[in-house]
Amino acid sequence: MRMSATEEYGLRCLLVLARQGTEGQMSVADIAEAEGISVPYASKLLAIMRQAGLVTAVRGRKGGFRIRREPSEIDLLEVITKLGGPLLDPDHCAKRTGQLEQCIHTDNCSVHDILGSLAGKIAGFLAGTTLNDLIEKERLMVLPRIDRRPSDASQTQG
Amino acid sequence: MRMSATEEYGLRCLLVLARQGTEGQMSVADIAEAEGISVPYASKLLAIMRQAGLVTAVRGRKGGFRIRREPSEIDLLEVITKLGGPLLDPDHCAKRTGQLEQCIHTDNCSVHDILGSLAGKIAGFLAGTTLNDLIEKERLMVLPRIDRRPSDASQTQG
DNA sequence: CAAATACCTTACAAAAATGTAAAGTATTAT
DNA sequence: ATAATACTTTACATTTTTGTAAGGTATTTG
Repeated sequence: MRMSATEEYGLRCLLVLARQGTEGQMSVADIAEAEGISVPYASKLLAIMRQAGLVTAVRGRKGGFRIRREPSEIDLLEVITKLGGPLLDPDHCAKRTGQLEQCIHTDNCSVHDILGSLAGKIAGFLAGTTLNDLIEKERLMVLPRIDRRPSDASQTQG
Repeated sequence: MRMSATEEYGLRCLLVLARQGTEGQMSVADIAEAEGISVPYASKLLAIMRQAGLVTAVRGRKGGFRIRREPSEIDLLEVITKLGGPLLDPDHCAKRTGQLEQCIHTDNCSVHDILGSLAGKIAGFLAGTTLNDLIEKERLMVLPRIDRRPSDASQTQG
């Protein structure tokens, strides 16, 4: 019950673009550097998000990626599910059957039921948080450090 | 962002024992059959839960497993984390660093922050649901089918 | 005490997720 | 046009997770 690597790094790369706004643009190389991951890996994650319609790619010499919609219009549920698939595997019963042909609990199963409730809660939380919320939060976390204005340094020195 | 196979099957096996109560007992073979998984696999999952203190094992010819505490006293957070580890990987920053020595966001990172909030929400939900809740829910799902009491059949027949 | 039963442990095989590499295609600048 | 840049795609190596196999240990029954 954790966030996968694809989901987390994908989200991080998308946040880099989100900080540039819909008009901004960045190359994969720069995005990769910003997040400390390899260029091919960032490239792969961005390709997924491009196919999912989250980002746009511009090819050629002055190419790069940009975010497709306003960061305030993109919630985490969309990002996470597009990167890692649905929270609740749709053909769960077909896969996790042990040695049987089909899940023995298909119709009457409290675990499926509770899994559904849990997925709903998680989805609700993720849907209620946008990329912009993350960026805002980020700003609030950095600001306290640059509280004293540099121009005032001479006054407060003594 | 899904429940792992270990978590789900482990939970299912534990539920089988929970239905027997703290006095009941079942062999791995019977548990495995009840959930439609292989005996060695069920054995492995039960071993994890034994070491985690969720179940007790009785060895020897009349051996088997039993649940260690009342199902109403065991919540899903405990089960899930003991089977699959913490919701938020503790040395996350040490692992997911891309090519760097350490995560570049260690101190200032809105993603970590939001991940923490999410993990908290999930934990809250899981902590609020016990094994007994699942069993109760299960009963309510089956009951409607046996609504008419068999002993009343002669009275309502005409 | 010996045989049968059932848990225990370690090692290993298979599958899925993660991350890397390389060759290809499109665009820009010279 | 040609070279340089940057996205695109496919294939592959690595790691982790999942599931199986086998031999060992403990307890009961005759």
